[in-house]
Amino acid sequence: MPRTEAANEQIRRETASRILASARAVYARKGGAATVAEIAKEAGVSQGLPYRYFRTKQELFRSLIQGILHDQSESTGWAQSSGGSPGERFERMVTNMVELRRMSPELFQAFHQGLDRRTLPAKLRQDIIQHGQRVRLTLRHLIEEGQATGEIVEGNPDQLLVALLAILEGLSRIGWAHSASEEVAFPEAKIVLRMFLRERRTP
Amino acid sequence: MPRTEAANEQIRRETASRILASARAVYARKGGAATVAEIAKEAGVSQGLPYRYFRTKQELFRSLIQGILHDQSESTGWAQSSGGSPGERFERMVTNMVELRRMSPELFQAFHQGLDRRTLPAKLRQDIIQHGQRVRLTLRHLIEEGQATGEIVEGNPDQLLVALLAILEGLSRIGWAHSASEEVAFPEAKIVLRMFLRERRTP
Amino acid sequence: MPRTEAANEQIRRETASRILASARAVYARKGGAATVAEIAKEAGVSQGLPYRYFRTKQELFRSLIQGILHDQSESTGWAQSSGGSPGERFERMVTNMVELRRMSPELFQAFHQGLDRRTLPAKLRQDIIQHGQRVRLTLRHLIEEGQATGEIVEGNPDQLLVALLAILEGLSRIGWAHSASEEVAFPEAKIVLRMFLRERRTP
Amino acid sequence: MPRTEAANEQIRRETASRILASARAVYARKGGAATVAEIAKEAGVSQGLPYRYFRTKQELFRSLIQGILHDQSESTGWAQSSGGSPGERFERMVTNMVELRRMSPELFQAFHQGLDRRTLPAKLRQDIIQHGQRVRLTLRHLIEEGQATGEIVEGNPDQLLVALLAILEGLSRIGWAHSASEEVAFPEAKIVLRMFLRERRTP
DNA sequence: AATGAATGAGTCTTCATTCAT
DNA sequence: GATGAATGAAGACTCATTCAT
Repeated sequence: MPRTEAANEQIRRETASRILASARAVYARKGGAATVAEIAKEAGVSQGLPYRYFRTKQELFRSLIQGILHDQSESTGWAQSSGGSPGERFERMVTNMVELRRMSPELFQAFHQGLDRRTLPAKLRQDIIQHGQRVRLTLRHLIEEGQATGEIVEGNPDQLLVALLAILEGLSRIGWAHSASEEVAFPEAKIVLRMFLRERRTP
Repeated sequence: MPRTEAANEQIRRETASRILASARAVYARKGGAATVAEIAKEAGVSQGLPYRYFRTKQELFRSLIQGILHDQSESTGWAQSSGGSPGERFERMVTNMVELRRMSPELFQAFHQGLDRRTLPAKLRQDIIQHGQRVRLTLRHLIEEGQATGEIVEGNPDQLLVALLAILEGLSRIGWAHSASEEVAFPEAKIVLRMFLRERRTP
Repeated sequence: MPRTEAANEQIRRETASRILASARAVYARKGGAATVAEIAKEAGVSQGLPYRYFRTKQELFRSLIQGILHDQSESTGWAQSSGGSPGERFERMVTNMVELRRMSPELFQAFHQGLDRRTLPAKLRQDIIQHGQRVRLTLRHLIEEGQATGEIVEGNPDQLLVALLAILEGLSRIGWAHSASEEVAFPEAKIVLRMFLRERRTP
Repeated sequence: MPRTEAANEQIRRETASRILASARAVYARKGGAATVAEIAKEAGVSQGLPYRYFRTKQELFRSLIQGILHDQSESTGWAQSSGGSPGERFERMVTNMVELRRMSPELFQAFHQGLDRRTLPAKLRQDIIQHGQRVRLTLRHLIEEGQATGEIVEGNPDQLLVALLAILEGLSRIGWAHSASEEVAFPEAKIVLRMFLRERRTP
């Protein structure tokens, strides 16, 4: 008796995510030098199997990245939509992003590592740029609003934005680089926020 | 009649730096995916020539990185040795490092890109770790001194250090990623410094 | 449905020996100039396949040589262990070695051809030297014993030994050099033995 | 004032033989793996110079081999032409050839090493075959004559010939293989001759 | 006549991808 | 759905050969 359709579907889903998880780990470890063979081995499947789930290695990588983008979007959206003053929303978003990087450095590492290759498929490149654009716009907007309400420091909002993006990217990498060997003093969000928020003087 | 000894040395020096410069550009662009063929092509020499100057591709890469480390050391040493209070020295060093990244993002990009490969030759890895250690120790020291004099904000000095390193790394990457296509609002050093320096109230 | 474990092992064994056999032929023909591409072609497989069986070309070569050493050891051991007077054992061993060279000149040719390269991996060099040493010691011993019993001619046993080794090596080469084109009058063992054995006078 | 024609000629001759001597040494050492660069270095000249004297590497090699063939011919001719019974002439020739190999193993080694490559230029191959043929014919003839006079042992003269050639080739190689490291007990000619000459009973 | 920097074809090796089972 | 043997294109590296000086 053949497996039911549903059971098959279930197996497919599970195998696919096992492969993706393995890919994430290997990309984080090896960057562009990740090989399909190693991904398969780490996932405990045969060399050929990934090709039943992803047409090519690039497709597998694309899927990996889009999962990350999707997670980020969700988390960003939530922080954004949950009310409060611009400064509060900014604070929540930044805290959120810093925490994400503290918790899963390997996820962001996979992301950045993979992006190194300048040979990204056009479609993926597009997605990433779009996603980054969305995040940047949201943050940029919050910064300006926050400056208007006096919650955020003055200064060129574009430069502030870039400084924020820079530290976020830096934290992704540093978190990972050390996570394996030594304990790293991952900074608390409030240290980062100090760059942006005005001193609140409690009388 | 053969060339004079001096003429040959001159040629060799020039060719070597043409190859190194080309390597820097290609590594910045392609990261670990840089090929010797492309480096050679960009330098306008044959595929085989780099091997008369550097025994292997890794050796070429090592030479590239060590040049960067050397430049950085010099510049850091200068900022450090030129007197003033801890806070002033810290300010000078950070400003210096930020400016370096604004001026030659492609240099630091080559640096980080290449480091992604987890397959660095042991010797080079050692040098890099040592260099990083030296920089970290210096900064860490300044932070503590600055906290003592009240010039630098309070908080776990290790976390402050990591935040600083993170933003420096992030600026390297971001500077590059955008430099080619769009104009990016590279943040001024004082934005970064705000994370660390206490508000100086002018009466 | 995947192949059974046993079927795979079978395939691997067969492919490995097809590659080794091809390597033997090509080394015999080309010596150090043998290329992996040609070995693969002669074995009827793709260029890359040998690397799934032998890590490097050297490893493939090593495997080839060790097979030969192993065969030789077996055959030598047998000749040695099967009793009789020293002269008889010596006669059997030499006959055996001459016959081996008549039967498979291409095997010994591969052996010598490959050894020409002065760039042998240390481990292999070691094995070969050890093996040669063993053979030499055995023969040397037999020569001295044979001289004691009066079966073997007098004279410096070391010189006798070298003369024997020389003719064996020479036969390997000559057998091969001609086997392809002309019929060669491969000498019978007794011609060689005449160098060493005393005339037995039948009354 | 330009050099005189004669002086130039002199220089050319000397340089050419320095290169040839170096080539002989390097071929003996490295076999087919000998490189022009190494030959030039050992000769103390620039990489390009050999090409002013020999059109190609093969041409250089050909010249090397032909020198060896020429030397051998001379020496063989002398041994042959100097009178005596067939057995005596045979004895002289063999002694001569053995001694040559004892004295200059590296010369014969270069010869054999180079021949490994089955990619010999047709012309050279021809020369070598012809030369070998000449030597073989001479020896073959002497063997038959010696058998007729009862000086040389009975048996298939072709097989005797091959045995002789084999030991000569073997001695070339063995002489060299050991000459560098250990003292080898190079056999005296009379040991070799025992294969061929009848016992002479002195009453 | 001599030099050595430069070239580029050829070789080893890796790895994404296919396919018979 | 899964396996792993096999393929072949691409990249690192070597070395015979050329050429400006």
